[in-house]
Amino acid sequence: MAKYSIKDIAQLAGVSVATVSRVINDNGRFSEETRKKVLAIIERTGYQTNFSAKNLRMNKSFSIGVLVPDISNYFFAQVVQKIEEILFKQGYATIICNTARSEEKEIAYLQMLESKGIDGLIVISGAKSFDIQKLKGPQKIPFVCIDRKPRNKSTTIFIGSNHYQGAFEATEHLLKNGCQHPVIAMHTTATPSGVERLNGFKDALKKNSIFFDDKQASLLLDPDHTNLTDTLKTFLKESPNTDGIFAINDAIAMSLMSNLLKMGIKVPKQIKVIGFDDTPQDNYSYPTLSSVRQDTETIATTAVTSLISLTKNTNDLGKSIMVPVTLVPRDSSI
Amino acid sequence: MAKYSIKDIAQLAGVSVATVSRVINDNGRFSEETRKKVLAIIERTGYQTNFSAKNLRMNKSFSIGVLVPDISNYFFAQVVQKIEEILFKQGYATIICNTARSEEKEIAYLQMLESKGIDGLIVISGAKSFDIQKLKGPQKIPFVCIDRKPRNKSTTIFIGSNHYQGAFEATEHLLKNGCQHPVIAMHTTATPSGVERLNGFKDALKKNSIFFDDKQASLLLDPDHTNLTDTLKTFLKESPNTDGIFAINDAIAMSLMSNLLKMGIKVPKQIKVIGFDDTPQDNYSYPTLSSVRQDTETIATTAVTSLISLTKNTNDLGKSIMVPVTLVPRDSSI
DNA sequence: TTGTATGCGTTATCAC
DNA sequence: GTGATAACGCATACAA
Repeated sequence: MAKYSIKDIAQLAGVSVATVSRVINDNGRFSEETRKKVLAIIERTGYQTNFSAKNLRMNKSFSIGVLVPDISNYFFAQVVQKIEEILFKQGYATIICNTARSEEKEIAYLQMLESKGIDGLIVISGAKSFDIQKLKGPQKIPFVCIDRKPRNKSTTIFIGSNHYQGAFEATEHLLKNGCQHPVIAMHTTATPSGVERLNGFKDALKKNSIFFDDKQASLLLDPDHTNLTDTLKTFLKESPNTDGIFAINDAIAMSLMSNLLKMGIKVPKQIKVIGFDDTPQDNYSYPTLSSVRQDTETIATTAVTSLISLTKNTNDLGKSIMVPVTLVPRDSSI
Repeated sequence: MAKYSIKDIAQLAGVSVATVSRVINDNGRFSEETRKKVLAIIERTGYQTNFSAKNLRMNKSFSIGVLVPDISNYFFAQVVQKIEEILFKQGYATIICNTARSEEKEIAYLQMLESKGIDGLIVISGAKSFDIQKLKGPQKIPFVCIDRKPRNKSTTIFIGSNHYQGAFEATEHLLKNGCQHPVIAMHTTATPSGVERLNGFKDALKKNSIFFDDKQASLLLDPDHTNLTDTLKTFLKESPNTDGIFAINDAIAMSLMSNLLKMGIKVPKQIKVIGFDDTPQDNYSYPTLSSVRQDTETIATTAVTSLISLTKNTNDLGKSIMVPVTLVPRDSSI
C-alpha cells in the first residue's frame, strides 16, 4: 500500500473525506462516535497529513525562514537553536539560511523562501540594512529583525540586546577596577549592535570625564583576524598607556588576550580585558574572561512571539524591543 | 494583483499553461519564439513557482532535513553550515532539527519531516543508534548518517572522520613528547565517534607497550560538566602519575586545562593536554591547545553527495566512508 | 510545436 | 451531523 490519503481513511471509516478533515482539524461538527471511528483508523494506518496539499489549499506553509550570517558563531547558533525549539513546538519547521554575509546569497535565499511560501522570516544581524522589498511577490511576508537594521522601520519589529547598556557597564567596570586608558577593540565593519556598543563605550568615558580619542582609543581589527598580532603591536606602540580593553566580542577578546600574554604583558595586571557574548570558553581560558551575557532565550522567544503575532495582525509593526544584558566579571578584568 | 500563477502567465503570453510549464522546466518541445515570449512575461511579472503545488504534483519537496543533537556545538554547526551551503546550490532547502539529545523530540521531528515530504535526511551524531523504522510511511526516506550508528547498516551510508586514526596519532604524539602515563578524558555516554577514539587511544598504548588500566587511565566526565573540578581532583589523587591527557573534545580539554592551571599544575610541563575538533578557541587559550582537526568540508560534501545519489539509485547502500583527520600540535602538548 | 484535460491531497462551501 | 464537490497551482498523458 502506498501512503494513505484522507480519501483512504474516509473509505476505511465509511465516511466522507469532508468528515475526516473535520475530525483531523477539530473543525466543524461531528458526532463523538465518528470521531472515535476516524481517529482509530488514522492510528491504525499511520496516516499522516500531506503538507504539500494542505499548504497549497490553505496558502500557508507552516515553515519560517531564518537568515543568519554565520551559524558557527556561538551567539547566532544559540539564538537559532532557541528559535527553532519554540517554532517546532508551535508546529513550524525552521528553514535555515546561512548567508555567509553575501548579499547575493541573501537575495537568492529570499527568492527560494518566497517560492516555498514561508509564513514568516527572522533576520539575524548583518552589516547592511535589510530590505524586504527584495522580495518579488506583491504581498510582503511578515518578518522581524534581530540586531539587523531594517531599511524601513515601519515594516517590521526590531529585537536586540541592550548593547549600549552592556558596553556602558563593561567600560565602567574597567574604570572602577582602575583602568585609566581603556580602549575599544572592534571590527572595521560595524553591525547595528557594534555601533551601539561603541556608543555605550564612549558614553561611559564621557560620564567619567575621560576624553575619547578616536585614534588612541579604538583598536580596529580585520573581521577575519589576519595580522591581528601585528595590528595589536602597532596599536600598543601608538597607545602605550592602554591599560584596559573592551572587546566587542569574545572571539576578539580571547585572541587579544592570548597575544598580550605572548608579548609578556600580564592580564589583568597590566591590561584588563573584557569581552561580549559570554561564550562557554570564557570559563576555560587563562585567565578566565570577563564578558557581557546576552539573554538568547528572551531574544529568541520575543522574536518568535512577535513574528507569530505579525502573521495575525499588524498592530505591532514599527515596534522596537530591547533585551537587557548582564555583566559577568571574571579574572581578566579584576 | 495577487501572486501570478502559471495560468496568468499563459494568458499574458497567449499560450497554454502546458506550454508555460514546458518552458519553465525546459521540458518537452517548443519554439524559440514562444520560449522568449514566455520568459519575457515571467521576467516582467516576477512570477515565481509555487512549490506547494509543484511538490504536491511531483511528490517531491526539494527540501531535506538535518537531525543534529546540538547546533551550538562548534563541530556540528560547522558541518551543518557546509551541508546547507551545498544543498542550497543544488536547489534544496535545509530544515534544521535540533534534537537536544531527546529521543522524543527526534521522533516528533521525524514525523513532521515525513509529513512535509522531505526528499532526504542527514542524521548527525547521537548516542543511540538511528532507526529509520521510526518513520510511519511505507516508502522509507533515503538518509545518511554522520557519526551516528544506524540500526541497520544496509539501509544507509555511513560517513565519519577517522576518529580512530586521530586518537591514535594524538596519543602517540603525547608519548613522543615524553608522556609515560597518558589518560583519556571522555563523557560517560559514548557516541560512535567516542568509541572509536577510545579504541585509537588504547591501541596507541598497546603499540607502545603501555598497559591500559581502565580505572587509572580513563577520566569519566559528566556531559554537562558539573563537578568537573571535583572529578578531576579525585582522579588525580587516584592516578597521581598522570602526565598527559587526551581529551575526547576541545571543550573538555579546555576546561581540564584551566582547572589544572588553577590547581597549580603546569601545562604542558607537568601534564600535557591534547583535544579534538580544532575549535578556533584553541589558538587563543593559554597555553594554546593541541588538537585533532576534522575535515568538516569533506564530511559535509560527502554526506550531501551520498544522499543525492541515494535519491537516484540505491547502489551505494551499506557503504561506509571514512574521512582522514590531521593532528594540530600547539603549546599544550609540547 | 502546442493545447486540453486530469489528478495530486487537502480544505471549505454549500446542500441535505 | 454529514456528504458532494470546487478550487488551490502545477506537470503530464494524450490529442491535435
